[in-house]
Amino acid sequence: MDSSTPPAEHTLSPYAGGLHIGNSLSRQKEQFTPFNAPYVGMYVCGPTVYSNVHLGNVRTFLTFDVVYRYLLHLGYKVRYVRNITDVGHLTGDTDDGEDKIGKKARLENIEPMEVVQRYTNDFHDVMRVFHILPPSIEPTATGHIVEQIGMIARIIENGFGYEANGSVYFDVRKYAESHNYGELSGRRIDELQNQTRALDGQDEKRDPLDFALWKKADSSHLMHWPSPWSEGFPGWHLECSVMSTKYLGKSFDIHGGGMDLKFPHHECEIAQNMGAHGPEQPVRYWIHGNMLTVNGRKMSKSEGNGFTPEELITGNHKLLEKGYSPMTVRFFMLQGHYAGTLDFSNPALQAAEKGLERLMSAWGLLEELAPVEGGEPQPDLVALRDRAYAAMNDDFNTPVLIAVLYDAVKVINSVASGRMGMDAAGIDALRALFQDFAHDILGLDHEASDGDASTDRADGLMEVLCALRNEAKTNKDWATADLIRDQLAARGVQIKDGKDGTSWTFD
RNA sequence: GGUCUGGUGGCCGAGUGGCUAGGCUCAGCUCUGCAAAAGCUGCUACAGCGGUUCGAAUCCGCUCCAGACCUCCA
Repeated sequence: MDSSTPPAEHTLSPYAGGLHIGNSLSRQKEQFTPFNAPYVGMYVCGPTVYSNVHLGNVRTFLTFDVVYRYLLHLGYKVRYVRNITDVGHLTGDTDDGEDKIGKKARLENIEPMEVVQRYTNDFHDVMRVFHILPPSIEPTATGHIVEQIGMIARIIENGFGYEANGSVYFDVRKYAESHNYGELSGRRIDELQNQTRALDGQDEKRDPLDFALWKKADSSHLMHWPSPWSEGFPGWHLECSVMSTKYLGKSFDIHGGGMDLKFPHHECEIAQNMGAHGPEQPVRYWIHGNMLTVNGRKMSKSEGNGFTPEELITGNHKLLEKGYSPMTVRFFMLQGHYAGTLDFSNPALQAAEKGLERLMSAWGLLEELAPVEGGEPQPDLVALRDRAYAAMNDDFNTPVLIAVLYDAVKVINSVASGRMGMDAAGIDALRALFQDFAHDILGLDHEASDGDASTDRADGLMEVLCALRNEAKTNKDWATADLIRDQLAARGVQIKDGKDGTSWTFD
C-alpha cells in the first residue's frame, strides 16, 4: 500500500473473462462483465440481529464469501456491502405491526440497542469461526434513517408513494403501469391480487399489494424516529435499497441473498430503486442462495428444526449424533452447489468429515515433499489448474472444484509415498493450487495447527515417541511398538507408517 | 390455487445430447510385523410414461412425488 505507487495498471487474471454467473433475473448463466472493471460492487442482505444466527444464515453468507473470495482472487477490487438489519420488520406471530427488535427488548427488559449489539457480536463471532470474511462495509439500518427518509421523499415525488395517517406506502399498481413489477420472482400482479390477508394498515393502503415505506409508530414501539410524516420507523424493504445505492451507486454489479428473500423483499427493492431513481435496473446480476434443509424440510426458526452453530459444533442437539468442526461444516456446504438445496444429516456430515480429513492430510504432506529431478513423466498440473478455474468460472461450482482438488490429493499421496517422482516445479504448482483454491478461495485451513508454541512442542514430543517406536520396531519388539501406538490412539493421535518414516495426525 | 426449484448408484452430491464427476460406505488386492494410512480394482445410477434424435440423466409433453415462495425469515 505505497501511496507513491502509480495508480493501477490493474491486471485481472486471464481467467476473469470466463466467469459466468447464474443470474436469477434472467434465469440464465451469463458472462460476468462488471460495469466498471476492475471495480465490482456487491450487496448482500445481511442478518436481522434479534436472535442468534442459525445455519441457514451461515450457508448464505458462506456462499457469498466464496463469491467475494473468488472475485478478489481474479484481481477485482470488490466493495462488498452486507447490512445489519437492526430495526423494524413485523413479528411473525402477531399482526400488530410491532417492531421485532422492540418486542424482544421489552421481553427481556433491556434496551433495543443492547439486543442489537448482543446479536451482532454473536453474528460476528460465528462468521469468524466459519472463516467468512468481513465485508468492506457493514452498514446498519438505524444508521441510515436520514437517507431512508430521503428516498421515501423521492418516491413520493415521482408519484409512486402516498401518505396515509402518517404512514407511507408504495403504490404498486401505479408503478406497474410503467414497470414490470414481479420480473425477478416471476409473479404477475393480477395473480398476486387474489392473495390478500389481514395485515396491519391494510385499510390505509390503496391496494393490498402496496407495501410500507414508512410506518407510524404507536406508543408500544421502542424504536422510532421523526420524519415528515410521523414519528415512526422505516418499512421492511427500504434499508437495502438505500444502503446499496449509497455505497454502490444506482446501478451496481451483484446483489445476493437467500432464496426466500426473492419475493417480496428483492422485488420491492427493485421497485423502490426504480421508483426513486429512474428506469435503469439497479442490479446487473442477482444471485440467490438456496435453502438449508434438515430431513428434507427447510431449516427455520419457526419449524424448530434448526440448531445454532454452537450446537452443531458441540453436538449438543437432539438431531445431532456428535459435534462437527466448523471446517467440516464449511467443507460440507461447499460440497453442494449454492443454488441447490442442501440437506443436513449425520451421515452426510460424517462423510464430509472424513473426506476433509483426507484432503487436509494430503495438503499437510505437501509441505514436506522432496523433489525428484528429471526423468519421470509428470502429471499435467497446468490442466489441473485449468480445471479448477473452469469449475469456479461455471457459476462458482465448488463441488467440482473440490473434485479437482481430490485429483491433486492422489498425486500428492503418490509422490509422498515414493510411487511417483516430482520435480520442484511440480511441487510448487501443487502448493500454489492448494494455496489459491483450498485456502484463498474455499477458505479452508488446517484447524488447530496455527503453529503456536504448544503445537510446536507437541510435534517435538511426537518425534521422540516415533523415534522410540521405530527403535522398538527395529528390534522387533512389537509389544512396545504397539503399546506406543495404541496409547497414542487412545489420546487421539493417529500413527501412520509410510514408506519412508512415520507421520501422525491429531484428532 | 398461483409462481418456482428439484427427483441421479447403499448415502451425500456434480453433470444439460454421445466421452470417469467427486466424497463417504462396502468388497477384493498391493504395501505393511500386525493395524492404520496410502494406492489400485470392483459395485455403473439417473422418478414414471410418451415424444424428438443416429444417440438423452441431459431437449419436449404428460403423470407421480418432494420442497420453497406467495406472511417476518438467508
